[in-house]
Amino acid sequence: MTETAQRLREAAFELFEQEGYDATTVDDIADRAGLGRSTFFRHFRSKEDVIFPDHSDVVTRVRDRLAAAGPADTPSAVTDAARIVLRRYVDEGELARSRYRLTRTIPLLRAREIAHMQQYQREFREFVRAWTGEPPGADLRAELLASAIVVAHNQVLRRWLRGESDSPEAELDEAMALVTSIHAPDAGDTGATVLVVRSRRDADTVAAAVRRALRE
Amino acid sequence: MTETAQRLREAAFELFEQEGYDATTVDDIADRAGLGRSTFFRHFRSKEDVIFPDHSDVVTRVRDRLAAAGPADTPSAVTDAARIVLRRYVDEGELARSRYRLTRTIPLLRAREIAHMQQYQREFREFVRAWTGEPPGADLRAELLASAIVVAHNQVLRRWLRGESDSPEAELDEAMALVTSIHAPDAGDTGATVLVVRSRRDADTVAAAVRRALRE
DNA sequence: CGCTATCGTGGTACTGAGTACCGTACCCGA
DNA sequence: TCGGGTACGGTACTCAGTACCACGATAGCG
Repeated sequence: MTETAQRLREAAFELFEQEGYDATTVDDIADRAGLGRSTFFRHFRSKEDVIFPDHSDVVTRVRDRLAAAGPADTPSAVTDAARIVLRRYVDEGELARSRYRLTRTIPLLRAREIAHMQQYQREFREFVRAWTGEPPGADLRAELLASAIVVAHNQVLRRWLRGESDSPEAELDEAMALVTSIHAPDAGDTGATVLVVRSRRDADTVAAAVRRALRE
Repeated sequence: MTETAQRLREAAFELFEQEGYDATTVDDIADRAGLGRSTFFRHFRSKEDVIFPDHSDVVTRVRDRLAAAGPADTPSAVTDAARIVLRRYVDEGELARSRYRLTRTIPLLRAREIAHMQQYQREFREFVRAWTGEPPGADLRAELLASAIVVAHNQVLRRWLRGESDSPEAELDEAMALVTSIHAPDAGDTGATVLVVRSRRDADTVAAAVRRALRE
């Protein structure tokens, strides 16, 4: 982010807050930054682009973190990767909150924001897919887990953006723990065993039999 | 959908397929339909709008189906509601497939499509939220379940759009069964018993004990 | 020191989406 | 036959986005 681009971005956010997104023209932004219209489009491909940061480096870092995961530390790799994304937003501070106010009200921008998140979801999905080894197209479980990760992250992020959370990273840990416990029950709660038993007998009978067996 | 709007829509899809989305102007579409440019914008608010059907009635039907659900038939209500959406696409036939080819290649349209799905996700989320009675903002479980429903639906829909599925409704049933079993393990699979056993012994020992006990 | 290549910038002119507004034809009931 | 509503067509405008060119500063090289 060069000095010039920074000037343009600040001018844009000020005007968007004061006048509204639609009422602000690119000319207005350039004028306020003391620059020409051409210069704006040299630094940002569109009027929307000035709002959203370049996520490509974050996507790369997420991919790298996931690729570095060994067979044993899958949940921690996922949590770490989600934390990278979360931190990116939190580090932006008020800028992220201002963007949130815009995306909440302008449908066009909301769609764009969602599209960004889909990029992350794609990374998680490919990771989970490689992990489970299922073929593309029929791997609903991978899709579900990947979307659950992103949904959990977004929920924590939104709470922070609305100022409802002071320690988003701790909340992220909780949220990711819930997600992993839902999608891989055996992985949570060390010392617990989950058994799926097909039987014609009712649950109480089975439970009693198990307790009796464990007392042997 | 009036006769005029139908003519415009058909002309638009023909041109989008032949010339590409970006290369086709609204003038081209109107000319091909033998109508004026003003007429196009009277029937569709934007160039994108001609691609997407009006989902508001489907959203309403989904909401109504969910609202009509009794306390006992939650999973079937969710499945029914998802089926309403799926059927809407399937009934469109080749039109839906043509739209899919466009949304796959044009990022702008893809974002728009996803935004549409968010509408449905919202309905499911509110339904689940009312069901669980959790407060807004802290109800991660509701968000997760709602997104899982939509993801499952979309996966089935995409398979049909790509011609990989002959009986999408049956696949939807399977997918929704998986989702509900993940999010409410006790509810799936009649005749199965799920036991959570805390024990210092390893899983194999426990399993062996259970099998032995059930043979009694 | 002067010449040139390069890069960031500003300006101009264009295409195309979307809006506002007006004129007109047609249909339909009074 | 006469209003009045409705759907269409045309014109003119704003603004996003693209293409292109011209200018100035700076840096490297002879």
